[in-house]
Amino acid sequence: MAPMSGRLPTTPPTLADVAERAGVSRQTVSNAVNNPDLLRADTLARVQEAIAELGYLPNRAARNLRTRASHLIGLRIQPVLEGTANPTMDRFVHSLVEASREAGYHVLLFSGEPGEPLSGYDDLLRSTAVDAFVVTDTYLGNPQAGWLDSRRAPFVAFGRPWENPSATHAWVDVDGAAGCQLATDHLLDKGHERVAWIGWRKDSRIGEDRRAGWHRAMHARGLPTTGLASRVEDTVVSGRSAAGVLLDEARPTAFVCASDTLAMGVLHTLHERGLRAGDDVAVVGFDDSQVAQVVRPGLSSVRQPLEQVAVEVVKALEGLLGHPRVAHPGVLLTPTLEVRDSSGPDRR
Amino acid sequence: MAPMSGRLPTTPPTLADVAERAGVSRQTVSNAVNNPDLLRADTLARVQEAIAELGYLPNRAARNLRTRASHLIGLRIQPVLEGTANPTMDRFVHSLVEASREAGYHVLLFSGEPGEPLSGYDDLLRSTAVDAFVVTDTYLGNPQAGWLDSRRAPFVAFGRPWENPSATHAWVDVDGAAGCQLATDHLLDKGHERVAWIGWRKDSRIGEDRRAGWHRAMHARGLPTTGLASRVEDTVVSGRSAAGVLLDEARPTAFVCASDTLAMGVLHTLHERGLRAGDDVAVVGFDDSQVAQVVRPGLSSVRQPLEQVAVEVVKALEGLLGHPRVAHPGVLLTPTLEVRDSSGPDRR
DNA sequence: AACCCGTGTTGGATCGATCCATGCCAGGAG
DNA sequence: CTCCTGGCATGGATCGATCCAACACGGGTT
Repeated sequence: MAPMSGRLPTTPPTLADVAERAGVSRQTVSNAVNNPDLLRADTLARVQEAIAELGYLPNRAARNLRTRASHLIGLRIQPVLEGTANPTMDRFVHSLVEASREAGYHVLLFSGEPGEPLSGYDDLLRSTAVDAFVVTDTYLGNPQAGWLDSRRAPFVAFGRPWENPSATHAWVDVDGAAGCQLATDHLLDKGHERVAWIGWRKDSRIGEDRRAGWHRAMHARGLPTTGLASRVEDTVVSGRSAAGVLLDEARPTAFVCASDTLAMGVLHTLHERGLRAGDDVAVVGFDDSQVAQVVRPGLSSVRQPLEQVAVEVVKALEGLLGHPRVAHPGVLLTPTLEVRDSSGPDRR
Repeated sequence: MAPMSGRLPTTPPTLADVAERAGVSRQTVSNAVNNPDLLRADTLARVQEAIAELGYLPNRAARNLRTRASHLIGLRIQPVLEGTANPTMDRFVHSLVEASREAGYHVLLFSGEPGEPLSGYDDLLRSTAVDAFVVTDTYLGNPQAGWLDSRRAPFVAFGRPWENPSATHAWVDVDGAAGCQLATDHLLDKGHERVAWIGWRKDSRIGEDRRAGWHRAMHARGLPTTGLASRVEDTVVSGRSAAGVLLDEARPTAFVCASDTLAMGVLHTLHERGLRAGDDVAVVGFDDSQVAQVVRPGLSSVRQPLEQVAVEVVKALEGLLGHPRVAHPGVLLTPTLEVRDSSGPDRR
């Protein structure tokens, strides 16, 4: 039986189909798609017409095979932590998808074995499934960066190389210290003098960075900080008890917290003690979570510019994939402060 | 100049490399990977050893090209709505990634033009970038399902085909009515008799479905519902004012809400009026958002079994891609109730 | 000894887009 | 009139894994 010359309607048209229809060769069609300026104007128009008529789009797999590029960016996502207010990663994912789209990339999500920070990366890399990675969990001790570097795998980190300041890989981060300084200054400007800090345990570099911003702001005005700081786990109950201890022992009139989760704990304590958040004691959180936006009173919070982060990450990726030799410097962005009622009124 | 016979260390090994090393042909290696039982045990062991030594993994692009499958599932994500408590989609994404991984698939995220529900789908489909789609926003009038169906594109919907009950595509959904009935019964069991409903506008099929659960529970105990229901937009302020009106006019002792966002509005109103949530008036929300988990008092909420949804979705996808002829029935899952302090004590 | 058969193995063709070297042609210079 | 050159178009090879048809071989049968 002779093979069908026609094509089943379910099979998408190929480059050869377009070429036949336009009366040119395959390469001409390829040029029309990838290097339009190589073609004479009338030929280009003819080919483009054929492309439009057939609804042609290059087959991804074939293109990927030939060009050794997938136009996919791999992003490993963490399991959701219940009971915390932290939606940072999800907001970042959205922003990254958007920024990638504009650069012609798609985001491939993957997950790995919970305990194994490297699992998942290796397979995707060896099977050439993605062009590059975006690494987000650099605070966990960050084995990915070094490992990917040693494999010469292109990647950009959202997060500074805390452990290894001499690292040469591209990174983008948000200046947590500046954010907390902003928050603390905001409260000091309102007339507070005893502003307490509730942050994370000392082994968290991010936590120490944020704390430094609070510390810097207090010192800049010559205010004492001793006894006003607490470092706990990132849970609501930890924040609540830390706030209780601080209120008893240091009588602060305001709190700056390393996360909205901790700030919620503070709000709980204030409520228990009949203190009005905002009016009696001011509170500022970090991350501008949805919780901060809908709770009562509205929780002032430091907001990371994740949209900008995503744009910078993609910019770095493009540089990386386009000009692999060029070293990409780190980018540090400044967060903003979302002021809500928990900041309270001016006290002067 | 003679070409290098060796391979640069950065280039991953190919099937031919493995074959040479193991002293067999390429096809034998392919069989070792895809149909191991076709090989004699000792040959298989030899090939597997070579695979392990070289760290070989099949090139994705080449395999995709030949088999016409990408092992990617496309998922379009919506822009984040600020000011609401709704993390359902993000939780679902996590679950889907996890479930897909176990089935050998990865999730490709994409976004489209805000106003255009179909943008993005077409390109991915025509370029054969994904094997199938997961459609999530079926409540928006749902043009995707019909469109994808007409293109014979494999997809599974998270959400019932409300507009078109005779649709034949695969879908998975959560029984919102059952969830709200559960919530209402929970309150009725505690001794409440005047349980109010705050839901979404009438054109939301999901909202009407959830409302039906409340209505059913009330009727089952012969309790009146007139004057006890309100339908508003899904925002905190709408929930707050709706709660105010209901308290004034119908004197409910409990509220069931179509979302945690609305429930937060109710909590605001209670606080303003000096009523204690839980003790004076009970409140139950929907979605078990992070807000519900960290707010004070803890907000009881209906929780969708998104992990199960993802598993069922992937199961349906596997059926779809493996046996395209077999019609897949819809799957309806039952949510659970997370009881927290806003439910209040028993009243009997 | 000729034949059959099932188990495993082999080289070649294929998927579709892109790279490469060659070839064609019109127009300008000698 | 011939030669040369630049601008485009052309067929063939290539990326790497898989599908296909053919075949080598040892053991059992007539």
